[in-house]
Amino acid sequence: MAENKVTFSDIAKYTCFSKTTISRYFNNPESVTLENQAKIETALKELNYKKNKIAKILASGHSECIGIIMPTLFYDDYHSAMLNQLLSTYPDYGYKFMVFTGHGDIQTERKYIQELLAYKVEGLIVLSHTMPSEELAGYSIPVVGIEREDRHIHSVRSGNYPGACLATELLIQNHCEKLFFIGRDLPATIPSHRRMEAFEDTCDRYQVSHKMYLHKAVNSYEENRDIIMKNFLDIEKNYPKEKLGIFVENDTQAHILLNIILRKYGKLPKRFRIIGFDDSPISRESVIPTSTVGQQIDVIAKTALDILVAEIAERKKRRPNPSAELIHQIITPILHNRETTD
Amino acid sequence: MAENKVTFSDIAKYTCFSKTTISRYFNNPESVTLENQAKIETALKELNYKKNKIAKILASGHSECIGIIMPTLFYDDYHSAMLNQLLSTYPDYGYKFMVFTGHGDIQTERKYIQELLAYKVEGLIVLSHTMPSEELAGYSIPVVGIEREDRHIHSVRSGNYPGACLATELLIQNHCEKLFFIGRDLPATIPSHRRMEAFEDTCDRYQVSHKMYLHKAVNSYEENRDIIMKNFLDIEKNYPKEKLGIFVENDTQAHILLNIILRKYGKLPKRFRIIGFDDSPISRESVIPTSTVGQQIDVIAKTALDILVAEIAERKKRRPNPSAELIHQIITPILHNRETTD
DNA sequence: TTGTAAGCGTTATCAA
DNA sequence: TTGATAACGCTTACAA
Repeated sequence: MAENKVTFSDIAKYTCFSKTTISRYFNNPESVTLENQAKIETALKELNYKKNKIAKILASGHSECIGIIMPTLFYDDYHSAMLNQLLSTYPDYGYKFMVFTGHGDIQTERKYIQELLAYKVEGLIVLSHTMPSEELAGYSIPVVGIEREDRHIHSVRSGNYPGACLATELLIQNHCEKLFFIGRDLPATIPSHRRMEAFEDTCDRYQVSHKMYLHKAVNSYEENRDIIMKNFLDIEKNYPKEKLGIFVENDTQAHILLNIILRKYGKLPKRFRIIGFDDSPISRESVIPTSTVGQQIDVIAKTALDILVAEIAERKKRRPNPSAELIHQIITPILHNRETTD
Repeated sequence: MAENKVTFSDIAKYTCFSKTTISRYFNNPESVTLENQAKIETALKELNYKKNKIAKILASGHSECIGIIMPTLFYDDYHSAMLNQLLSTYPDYGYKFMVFTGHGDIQTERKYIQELLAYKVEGLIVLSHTMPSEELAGYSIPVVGIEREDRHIHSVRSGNYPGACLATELLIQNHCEKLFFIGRDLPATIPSHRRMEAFEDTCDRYQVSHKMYLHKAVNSYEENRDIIMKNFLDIEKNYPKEKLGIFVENDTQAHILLNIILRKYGKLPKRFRIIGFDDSPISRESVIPTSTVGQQIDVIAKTALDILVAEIAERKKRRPNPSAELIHQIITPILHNRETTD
């Protein structure tokens, strides 16, 4: 009952087969007589056999495990949802997941990866921004990045640029006279930087007057609120009459802006139009459901696994031909026109 | 570069020691001369040795891995935060985590646990409510439950009862004439059921008139909103003048109630006082920062690991004496008096 | 303090 | 279709 110590040897003895045949029963059942399959099957039940994957991994080299590196604080809607989606792929792909959360420190993250490698994970999904993709590419296993710098690794991202174009165009169609972008001042290597670029390009294309409010990335709600509060006061002071369209880099921050306005006016005045990005739950669950551009998190997660699993399979072949070309899959975002736009 | 295949044998040859000594260098360094430690150290670097935990686990039986079973949808603040905290214990305890998300199906969850056992995880942390603790207790490894039914396993929970007493008392101190409880109609085995009990008991103790609104558990924001909307309309209709105190079972639902009121009034009228439970981020990040009772998620996570790790250590001893007594640790919650109460 | 040798429970390579 | 045997890379008595 307590400690199960039934091994292939025991099953072999019990059934008068060899260990090899027992192994075949699991890995290559077709190569075993139906009759003998049945015998083994009952033996497994009789002896209450439990698999030992560790032995299997040591012998075969395949762990059926994937490592995930989450970013510093994944205590936010987007990353939680993504992790959830990644874990949910288990029934489809059979890969188990070992999960680490980085803390922004590259040394530590390196150690995490060494651990993962020591456990013989077959691939890595990296959401943290800490390590340059060049270093990630140097490890001996396939790596897929999600919404991160990806010059040297495969990656999946949402279409930040086209999505941000859609958002900006919606504000323009809403007849906003002046457009604003509020967001973090991100390095150009991070995919969401393109939201900013798309905003500027679209404004230029439609020749709409616009202004950028960029701030440094902060981690707490309070710090974010203080920053966005300043931005909003500045906007109100300088444009007291015009119809204004504000594109906020992500829903978390859009939610903060909305709250600031609601606290002041008790409602969202018609002259302010707001759109966020990500389709985070909070965008639907705000007092005023907020317009946003939807990342298809489920599709992103599934695509990341598709790429990783394919790459893993490729390397298992006799003459592996690891895709020389890096794959940078872009997932089309979806515009959600809700109550903060017309 | 590509495939590292350096083993203890290689190091042993290179240093003219035996594999045993190499093993000792890692697991019992004191038993190796400082001089020889240095020799081995350089050899490791020269040959670029990488650990292989799988071989170690097979030989030693210890995986340094813990399995986590998350509930159906952990796409909610509370469980995301908890998972984050659990994963963050790695630097302190050294245990790695394999994570599964259940989908409410007991068969599937059983399979997940078999997988975990096949990987020789040394312990289990269970947040999902799917499997009865009796079955969980039947597995050969230590199990700690978090905020779940725990009759046959160790567990950590927040003090739902005392916390809910604090919340109810605050509403009473706010001179609310009539008190309401809005929440899910949970089975008595689930710890948060006690929030409801505490509410009723406290109302009785202070002889305050009160009413319960219990609904079935639903998963979407929209369904929740419809239910709470009905509750609120009922409350307003029947008590148009009195000062009312509403204790909502958790912050997610409290946030929904607050939004309903804000949409209607543009502010939170003084005659409505609201308090939630959990200290979810959303409670601080609502338009009106919402009063709540704080679960100390970090403490809960750390305590769960303390218990599990102690139990694992106990079983490694020669004459294990697994605590006959089940540990049910209760973590004191903290009252956060914010803007939705006086 | 160090070494020898027998595991740990599978898979993989031959051969039958 | 099946079996014997050698890996896989480390730990752990038991010796020295």
